[in-house]
Amino acid sequence: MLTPAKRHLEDLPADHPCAGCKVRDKAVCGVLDCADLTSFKSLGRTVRLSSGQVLFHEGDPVSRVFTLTTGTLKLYNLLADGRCHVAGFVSPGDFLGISMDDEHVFSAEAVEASQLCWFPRTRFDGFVEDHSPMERELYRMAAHELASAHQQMMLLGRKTAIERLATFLIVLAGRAAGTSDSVGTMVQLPMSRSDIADYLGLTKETVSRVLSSFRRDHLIRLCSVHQIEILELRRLELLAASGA
Amino acid sequence: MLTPAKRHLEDLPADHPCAGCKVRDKAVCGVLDCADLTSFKSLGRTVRLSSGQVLFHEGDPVSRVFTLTTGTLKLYNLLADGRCHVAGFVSPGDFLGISMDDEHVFSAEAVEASQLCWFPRTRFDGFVEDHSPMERELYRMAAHELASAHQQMMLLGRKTAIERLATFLIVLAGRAAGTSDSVGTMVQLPMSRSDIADYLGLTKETVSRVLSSFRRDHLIRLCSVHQIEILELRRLELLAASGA
DNA sequence: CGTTCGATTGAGCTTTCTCAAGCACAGTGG
DNA sequence: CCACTGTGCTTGAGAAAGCTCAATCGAACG
Repeated sequence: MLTPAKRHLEDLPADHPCAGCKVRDKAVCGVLDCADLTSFKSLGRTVRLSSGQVLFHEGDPVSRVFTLTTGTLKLYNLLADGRCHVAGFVSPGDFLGISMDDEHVFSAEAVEASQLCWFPRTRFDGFVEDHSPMERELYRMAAHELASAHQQMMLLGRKTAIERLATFLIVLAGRAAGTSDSVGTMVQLPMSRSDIADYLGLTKETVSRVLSSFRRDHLIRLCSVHQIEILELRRLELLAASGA
Repeated sequence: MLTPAKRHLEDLPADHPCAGCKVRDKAVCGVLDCADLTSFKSLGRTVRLSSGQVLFHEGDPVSRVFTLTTGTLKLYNLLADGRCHVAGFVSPGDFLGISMDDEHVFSAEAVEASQLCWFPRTRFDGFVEDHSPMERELYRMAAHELASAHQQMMLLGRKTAIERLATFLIVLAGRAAGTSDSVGTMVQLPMSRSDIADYLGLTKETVSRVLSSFRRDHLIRLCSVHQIEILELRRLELLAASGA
């Protein structure tokens, strides 16, 4: 399964330095000689995707490891009849393509203009072998992801639409609070309403309706379609927990 | 949070050999000197739980590592208002309590009479340190769990009740086919309908209704409440994929 | 300025849930 | 050995949450 996005990868200017790469997860730097990791990353080449472009498809061979430098990707799976589940969104600093499998278990698509840097998977594997604490770190990261996955399953299996969106906004707000380009309670929603719906197990109409109800209740302000301000985090947290 | 089940643990006959322990996941044995692991496990002590007894609660400190020898446990989380999500069921041979966290992220409760053997967590950590391939193996296991978690999220977010139950039965049938105590298409359901519902994001009534509809359509036979025979695996697989 | 595509809003419908009653079976005591 | 009882399972009827289909709105872009 050769994708357009993959051909796109080959078209890169060779040896583009990957200055923008940064490691989101501080713990990775903690266990490694940070200089090692940075120098390793500087070996990467960049790839640019415009909104809607697919980086790889579910089932494609895993031949590269990526880190996202700017933009946002969605990771998703499709059922035979077209129903979609978005497994998660990739933010700058996140890794992509680190896997024990030989095939990607997701498709990855840019939801806005994005830039990544990549290395051959073999080189990454070699890097891990040369830096044994990295193995433990990978395990730690997988365990962490597993914990979030279980919270998401609780959300999908047992929470109401209102609780799902409240939870979603709170998590985004919490993540944004840790980055530089956030002013207080401003939250970016680069993805479409459909993407949010597929992530939360709802329809785009329900997402729209619930966000509108939050707006009517003065919990949030819709600055634009892709940017909202959280006005009442406290009440939103109450909604996320119990839906009351 | 000290649980009755924990007091129960201390009441064990000391130095009970743990002959029944077996490693479900062959890959673990593959990377280790199998004798090492077996001898390690023989250091364990056994604990018996009757149906409904709790082994540990969410938030309890992780002080022990378990392997289940007989029976079935459920791992679950509760919301403040009592809504329950069952994260998974533990079968003989499965590990329990292996974690990078200091606190359990689930509660664990026996859904039928069960027997486990356990070791102090510190001893297990030491064992892992002495057997470095084990680290990689733990990572592999976490990655594998993560993959199933994502399939479960697709199920919870996008599949119908019929598809969920069909998927559930097929997975159980596939697992049973790998063990000795299964005759063809017989599937054990040791857990209650409520447990299945909390696992699939449904209500016990819906579980009951869908199983009844499968029976009416001659897809399964309800030998007893906790044992069903799969009559038409093929059609069940079609249902699981597309609900048609 | 018109077009297009996603977001929003509305109306009716479907699936699943809730509440409630009846059923089956295992364990208990007469 | 059999009625009694409790618990969990099944089934039914009505309600509700969220979905589907459809119309409108609005911002971005040529």
